[in-house]
Amino acid sequence: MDREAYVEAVLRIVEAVPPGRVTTYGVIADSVGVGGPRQVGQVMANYGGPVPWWRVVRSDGSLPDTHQRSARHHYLDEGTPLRGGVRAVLRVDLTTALWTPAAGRTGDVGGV
DNA sequence: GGGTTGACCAATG
DNA sequence: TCATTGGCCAACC
Repeated sequence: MDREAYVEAVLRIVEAVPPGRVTTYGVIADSVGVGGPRQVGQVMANYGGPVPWWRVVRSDGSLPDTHQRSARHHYLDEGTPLRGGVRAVLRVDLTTALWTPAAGRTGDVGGV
């Protein structure tokens, strides 16, 4: 798979994440079926501009140290269930907010 | 061909 | 709950 094709596959999943929900790099990597979580991260770093990157979090619900503050505004705006609070690093309640590509396409196969 | 880097993950103390 | 360690995959120099 070309790099661009991989990028498109990743971005398509990120754009498919509904507001108020989040998904993880691992889930995306697993859904794409190619490469690993780190490749997803690199794609986001280079091409994640035009997509809701704040809906993509790490496996523990935290965000990249570089964008946590920016993402907080989006979470408050979308009503994403947060956890912890001002206590520590901004974190998302994955127990409630976790979304997976498979759960999103209910009956909509989309195709490839 | 080899070493370094990165928006990572899971296990352990 | 937080910090550390090892493993992971691909791109870049």
